[in-house]
Amino acid sequence: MPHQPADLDTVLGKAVTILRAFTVDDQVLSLAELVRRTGLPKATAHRVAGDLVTNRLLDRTNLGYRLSGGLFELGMRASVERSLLELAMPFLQDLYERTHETVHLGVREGHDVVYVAKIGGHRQAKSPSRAGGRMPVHCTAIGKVLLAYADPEAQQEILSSPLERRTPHTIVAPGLLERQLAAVLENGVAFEREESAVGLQCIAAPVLAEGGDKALAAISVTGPVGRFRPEAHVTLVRAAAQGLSSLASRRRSLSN
Amino acid sequence: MPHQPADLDTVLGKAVTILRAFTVDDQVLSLAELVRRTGLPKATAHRVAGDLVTNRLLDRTNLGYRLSGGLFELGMRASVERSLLELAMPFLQDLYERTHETVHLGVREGHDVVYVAKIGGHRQAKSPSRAGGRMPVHCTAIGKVLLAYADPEAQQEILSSPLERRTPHTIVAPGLLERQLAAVLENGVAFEREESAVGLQCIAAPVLAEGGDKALAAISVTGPVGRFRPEAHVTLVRAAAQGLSSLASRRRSLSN
DNA sequence: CGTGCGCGTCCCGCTGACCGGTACGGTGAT
DNA sequence: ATCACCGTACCGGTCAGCGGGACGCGCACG
Repeated sequence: MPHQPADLDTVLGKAVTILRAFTVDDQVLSLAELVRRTGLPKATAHRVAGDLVTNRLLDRTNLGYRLSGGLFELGMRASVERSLLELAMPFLQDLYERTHETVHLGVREGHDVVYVAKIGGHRQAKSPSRAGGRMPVHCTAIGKVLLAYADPEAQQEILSSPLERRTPHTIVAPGLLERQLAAVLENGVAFEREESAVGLQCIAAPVLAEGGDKALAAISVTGPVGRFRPEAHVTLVRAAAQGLSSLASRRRSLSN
Repeated sequence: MPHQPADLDTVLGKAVTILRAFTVDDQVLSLAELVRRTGLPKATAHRVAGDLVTNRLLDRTNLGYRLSGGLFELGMRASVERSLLELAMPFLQDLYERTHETVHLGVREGHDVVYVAKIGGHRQAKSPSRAGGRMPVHCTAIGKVLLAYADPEAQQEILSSPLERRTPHTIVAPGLLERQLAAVLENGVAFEREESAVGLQCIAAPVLAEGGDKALAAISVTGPVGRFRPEAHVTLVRAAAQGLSSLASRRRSLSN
């Protein structure tokens, strides 16, 4: 299950439930829609949403509510993602400049990868990923990398739960996936060939923590089948990821 | 006043007060520090912070609390900033690639500009700006652009309040600033010469809304005095901003 | 080796903030 | 005209939230 319940018996719980009712691609939600998604009584939703507006977490428009700029500010202060992003940006830029394909930076959160950054040009392959968005680990190059370097128990937990099929090429057999993970550890890179979206291929490499055994994040390059050959970028992606790894080790700000 | 009070008589108010107690550059705050900054009773802060942790807005570390990845995710869903960012990214990339200097995208929020994106390479001029961070409008190129294209009343409101001095070059005379704003409207670009930080110069252009009279955002290029001459990039910055303007007009998603 | 300070945590009785069923006015489709 | 659905407002009951206070800890002092 992606989003665990969140306590509806507390004000705060209701508030975050409302906030999380927004998905990456809703611009604005009406009160009625909010009620539908959250299951809160209408009067309650109305009041809490109002409170969220006064606290500048929501904006009120004539069409309904939407997540406010204040929330954006707050989110950008999240230390881990932010410092990661700041350290990574130069490497991501390099990578983009040399490939001119879409470049991702992602971290793992449970069964999903969360994209911390996505950069691309006008001609970018349109992929389902979005900055701040999620994708299942098992069908993305970044996800496979992160899974390969994850604690064995987390890895097993994911391998033993059903693997959602996204395209005809999605790997849904745990055994096959496990073999790929072993290969990832060996090569230091992971590939993805139309497993999350048809027409898209991807290559990713890990950003390793100090010891070199755990992955903080992963960097990937994505492109359309045809002009894009993932194998061609092994060295580049690996170099970027390693560069970031050593930089991140020097400025230790991971903890936890 | 930058941060208005936020109601401390409501759970939600306390919660956001705690969240906003984090500034861009604190990684982690202890409970005691939180109490100091928020003015909440210790027991209360402790409880609310705990609730925030259960709701995944804060992380608990052995050193204290920090803003969680869940908050980052949420913030990235803020519709305005996000769609702006996605539309803008290709233009920002172009700009970076042609200048190899730090590129900013910012919007105005009251007396401040909030940076929605900041991209740069390894050799970037280190500026005080940060993605998700704030700077006063009057001492930044982006700010001056946004101010020049703001509603007259908002403009007057800012011009008639004290202008904080950041460097010896910061413009603190309202009259002088006002004359610059007129020039901005005429040229379609604004300059900043060591007014926010010594050794830094900057040039910015507006991303205009459909009518062409209001600015949604602004794009800037920043570099160090010496190798960087703002005038050299007038055409480039203006082109990027105009490109984004017309793209944003086509996909209308501004509203409000 | 006390002693004191600042820290995080827990307890517990009081109370007002929160709750949500209910009702009302507006708006658009049928 | 009728109805369905929306956003908003009211209001009395009650329990979640409140915060003063106490406790145990680790650390830096004299």
